[in-house]
Amino acid sequence: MANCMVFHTQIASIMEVLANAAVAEICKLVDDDYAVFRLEINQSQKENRSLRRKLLELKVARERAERTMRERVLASRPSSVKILDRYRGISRGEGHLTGGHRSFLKPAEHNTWRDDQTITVDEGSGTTSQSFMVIESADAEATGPGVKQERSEGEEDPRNIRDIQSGAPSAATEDSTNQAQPRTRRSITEVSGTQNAVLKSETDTKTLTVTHRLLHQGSNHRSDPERLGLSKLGSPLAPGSEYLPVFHQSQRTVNSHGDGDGDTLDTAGDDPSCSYNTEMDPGNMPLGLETQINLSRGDWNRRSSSVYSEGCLDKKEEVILADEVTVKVEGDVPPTWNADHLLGDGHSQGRDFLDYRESLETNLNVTTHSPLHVFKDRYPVSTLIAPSDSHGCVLFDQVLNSNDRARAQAQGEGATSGSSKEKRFLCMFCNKGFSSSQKVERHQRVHTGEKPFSCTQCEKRFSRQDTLKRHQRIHTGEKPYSCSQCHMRFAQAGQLKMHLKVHTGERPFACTHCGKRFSERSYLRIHQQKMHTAHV
DNA sequence: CTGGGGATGGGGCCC
DNA sequence: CGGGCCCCATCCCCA
Repeated sequence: MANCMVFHTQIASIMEVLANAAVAEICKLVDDDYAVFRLEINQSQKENRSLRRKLLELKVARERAERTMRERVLASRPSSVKILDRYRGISRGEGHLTGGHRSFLKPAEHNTWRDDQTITVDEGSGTTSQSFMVIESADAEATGPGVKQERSEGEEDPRNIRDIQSGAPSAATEDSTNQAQPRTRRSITEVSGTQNAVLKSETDTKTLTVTHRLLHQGSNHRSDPERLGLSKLGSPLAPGSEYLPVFHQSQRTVNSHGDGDGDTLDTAGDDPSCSYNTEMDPGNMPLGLETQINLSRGDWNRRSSSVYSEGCLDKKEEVILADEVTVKVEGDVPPTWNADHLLGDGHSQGRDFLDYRESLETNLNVTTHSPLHVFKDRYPVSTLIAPSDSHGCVLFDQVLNSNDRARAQAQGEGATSGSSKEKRFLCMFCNKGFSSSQKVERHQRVHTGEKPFSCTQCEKRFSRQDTLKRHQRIHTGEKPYSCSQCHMRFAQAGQLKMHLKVHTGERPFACTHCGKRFSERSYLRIHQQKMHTAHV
C-alpha cells in the first residue's frame, strides 16, 4: 500500500515535470513566433514610414513644380493664348483650316479615325478646359480609388514615341510603368486656369493618342522637296473670266489626305484635297466645340525643322509631336472660315489666316495644305471670284511687312486695273496679279508661310529653292561675286554691287532735310528716322 | 554711321 | 508652259 502511494507520488511529480516542460516549450514557441511576427511588424512599419516620407516629398516637389509652371505660364501667357488661337478650329471641323490640319493629321491608310473621336468632349462644360495630365501613383492614392491613372504621351519618353511611330496602341493608357515621367501636360491645366480639370475622359485619351499618332504618321508621309515641287496650275482660263485667282497647292503633298467627305476622313484617295469638303460645309461644323492643339512653338520649330531637307528625311524628325494638347470647349465660337468667308468675310478670313500662317511657320506638316488647296480641288478655279473686298485685302496685308504691303497694294491695284503686262494670275490673298502660275504660286507662299525647302546643314527653311541654293553658299563658302577693285568676294550679287559703292564713293541717296548723302536708301531712311522724325 | 552678311520677294530669261 | 535659275531692290541684323 505504502509502495503504491509512493508510486503515485512519483508519477504525479513526473507528470508535473513533464507538464512544466511542455508549457515551457509552448511558451518558447510562442515567444519565437511572436518575435518573428514583431520583427515583421517593425519592418512593415518602417516601410510605411519610408513610403509616407516619399509621398510627402512627392507632394512637395509637385507643388513646387506647379508653382514654377504657373509662373512660367503667367509670364508667357500672351503667346500661349496666341498659340491656342492659332490652332483654333483644328479639330473643330471648322472652315478650311480645320480641313487642312485635319487632313494632314489623317493619313490616308488610317481608317479608324472618326470625327466623333475628337469631338466627343464634354460639350456642356462651358469654357472648361480639359487637360491631359499624369496622375502619379502618389496622386492616385490621394485621389482615391476609381481614379484612372494615366500618363501624358511622353514626348520625353522614347517608348511612347516608338509606340506612336509604329502605330501601336498608345502608351497613354497601357503603359502603367511610366508614371514617374515628367508631367508636361499639367501646364495646360494651368494655362486654362482650371485646376479641377485634372481628370480627362478616356475619349480624351483616345483623341490625344490618335492625334499624336496621326501627327507622327503625317510626318511619315511628308515628301522631299522634289515631291514638294509645286505642281502646275493646270487650270485653263475660264471663258469669260478676266483674271485667275490661283488656288493652288502642291498636289503631291507631304501627307496623304483623306478622301471624300470630311466627316469620313478615313478613305484614302488620290485627290489630296477632298478631305476639305465637309470642313467647307458650315452645316457640318461642330460649332461651339474646340479641340485645340497647343504646340509649343519653340519645340515645334526645333523638332519640325529640316523635314524637307533636300529630299532627305531626317530621322530625328520622324517624330513630330505636339507638346501640349488641350481639348478646349469654348462657349463663343468665332466665325468660321468657310467658303463664304473666304469669298466674302474678310475679317474672319484674315484672322484665321494669320493663325494659319503662324501655324505654317511652326508646323512643317501643314505647309503644303494651304487654303488654296481647298478651292483648287473643290471648285473649278474658273468659277471662283477673287477676294476683292477691301476687308480681305487689308487683313491679308497684315501678314505682310510694311514694305510688302506698299508693294502689294501698288502692284495689286495695277493688276486689277489692267496692267500693260498681262498678269492674269491673281493671288487669292492679296489680289495681286502675276504673269504666270508659277509666279503666283511662289508669291502665295508669302501669305501661307510655306517653306518647303530646308537646308541640310543648318535646318533653316526657305520658301524658294533658289533662296535655299543661295543660302547654302554660306555653308559651302562659295562667293562667286568678286570685286574687281579689291580682294572682296561676295555670295550675292547685290552685296557686290553695294560694296562697289565703297570704291566709287557713290552716295546717291541724299537727305532732303540736311543734304547728307548715303550709299543706300536704307541708310538714308534710318538717318531720317533718327534725325528728322519730326519733319517726316 | 558704315559696311558686310544674309534674307525676302518680284521679275525675267532660258531650256 | 513649267521649272530652274539668275538678277535686282530692299530689308534686317550686327559688328
